[in-house]
Amino acid sequence: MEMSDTAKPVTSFLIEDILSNKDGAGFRDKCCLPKMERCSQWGEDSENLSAQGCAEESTFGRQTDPLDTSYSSSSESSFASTGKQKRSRAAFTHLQVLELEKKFNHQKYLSAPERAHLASTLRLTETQVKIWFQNRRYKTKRKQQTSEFCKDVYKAEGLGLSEELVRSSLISSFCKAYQYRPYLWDYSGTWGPVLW
DNA sequence: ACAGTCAACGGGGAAC
DNA sequence: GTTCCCCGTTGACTGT
Repeated sequence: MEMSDTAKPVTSFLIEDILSNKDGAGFRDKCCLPKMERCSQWGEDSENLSAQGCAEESTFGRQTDPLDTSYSSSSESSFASTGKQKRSRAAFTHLQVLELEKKFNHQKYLSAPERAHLASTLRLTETQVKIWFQNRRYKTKRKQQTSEFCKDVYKAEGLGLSEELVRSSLISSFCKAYQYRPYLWDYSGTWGPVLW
């Protein structure tokens, strides 16, 4: 898989900010609750299509009718003009995320029946639940690895190594290991961002 | 305009 | 062949 031009730089803010002892408050502020209010149409994939409205509403209910696509005006226009469907990303409701998080805190992996049950309870598709758990596990893992990384920094500084040396060695190993690491902060199962 | 978030995608591998 | 996983990336979206 090739690295695209738009791919995020290697932890540009992470390295700079961690190594400069920034407290991270600004980042934490950005990682609270799902922000998106809209969910646009996503074409031929029937599973995704079926998920459109349900990710957004009903049991945990928000503003839209599952069948109402009027909220996706931008997607529609792009579809009309290009003939190609724009990719869409559902925004799960707070309560959906809350339930998913609760389940995840209890168990990191779901069996098929459990997944089906959770999906129907939350009015999501099984695929959405599956992907959510996949992403969540990966996110947790990255969080853990980043945490280890910071411990190393702390340790190395504690040993009185020169800051320059610490920076260069850690940056190079870090860059090697992770090309892209957007997640620095996590909910950790509670509502309100928590520093890892 | 840019950086950050996150659901979704896609490749590759393992298990069956 | 199918299904699931991890991993990295994509692209729509938001906040500044």
